[in-house]
Amino acid sequence: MKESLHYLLMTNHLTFQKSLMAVIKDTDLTSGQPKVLDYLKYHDGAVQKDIAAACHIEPATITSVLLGMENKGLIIRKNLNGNRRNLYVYLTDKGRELAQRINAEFDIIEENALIGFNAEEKEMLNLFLIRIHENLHQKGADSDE
Amino acid sequence: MKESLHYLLMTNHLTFQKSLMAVIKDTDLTSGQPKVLDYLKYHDGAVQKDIAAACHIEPATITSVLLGMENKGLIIRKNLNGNRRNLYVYLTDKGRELAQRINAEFDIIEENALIGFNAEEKEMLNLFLIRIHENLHQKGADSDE
DNA sequence: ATATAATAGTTAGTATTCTAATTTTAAGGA
DNA sequence: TCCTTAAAATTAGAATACTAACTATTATAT
Repeated sequence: MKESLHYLLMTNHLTFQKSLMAVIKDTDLTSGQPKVLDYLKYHDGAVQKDIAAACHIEPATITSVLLGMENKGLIIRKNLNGNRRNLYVYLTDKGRELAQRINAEFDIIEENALIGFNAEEKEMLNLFLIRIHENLHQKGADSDE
Repeated sequence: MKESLHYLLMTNHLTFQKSLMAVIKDTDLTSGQPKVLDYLKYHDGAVQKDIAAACHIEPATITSVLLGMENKGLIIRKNLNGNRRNLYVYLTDKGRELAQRINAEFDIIEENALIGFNAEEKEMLNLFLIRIHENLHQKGADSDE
């Protein structure tokens, strides 16, 4: 069990997440917010359902996370073109600054995680993880992004 | 970001978890319980703090998860040898049955996740993930198991 | 054009998870 | 021994996450 794929993925994912939360303790970000900031850095103006899909959380969950971020002044949400159903989400200046910070911290942790890996090994690891992702989505039936 | 190590680990971990929850919908297990059952299958009689560490959750969290499992009749908790501080956790027959089921389902999902991988690739993937785990724990300061 | 379907988002209620503080118990030192 | 410290578990309170049900809006079909 200790060496199972599932266990290793879980361990590495959660340790990664905990490392991040440890280094951003000086911010007032809560655990659900960094991944949203990271996504918005590259997809500013995204619609809520797409943010949810990319972050692997349900639409009902993104509602409360975004509410918290809006209250902190990290994002604003607005309707566009007379469409009153979709809500488009934009980073504020403050949000963009924090998104940049998150991105940099992720890079540092990732670099640390891959100490001792040469370029070829990094490439192989990447391809392996993508193949697993594709395999899981064949039967998984979830379509995202 | 889409191809970052963190994102791939998150995606694969969460998809794995969701696949599991989908195939065990017929049980009344909630999302925090399978990993505990899986751990207890190999560590029956473990103390709460060790379960928490192995499952990468805090002692405060395992308290409520175990309470739910005890109410469902999956485990029992007891003190031993006059020691009234440590609580030892044991699977009931019902719990052991479910643990076996979880284990089998994990195997099926893992097999599916690794379709197209030859033995050498599986081995390399495993070693990569273990190396990452070790790297993250060098600076991470968390000691577990 | 109007009725039906589908879609985006929210709300309600519960479980998981965290941190911080507390309680109880065990271990170690003066 | 007695006192101090450490450790295991719990409680309290908040954030995250889920499902199911609901509202409002948009798209489709007859």
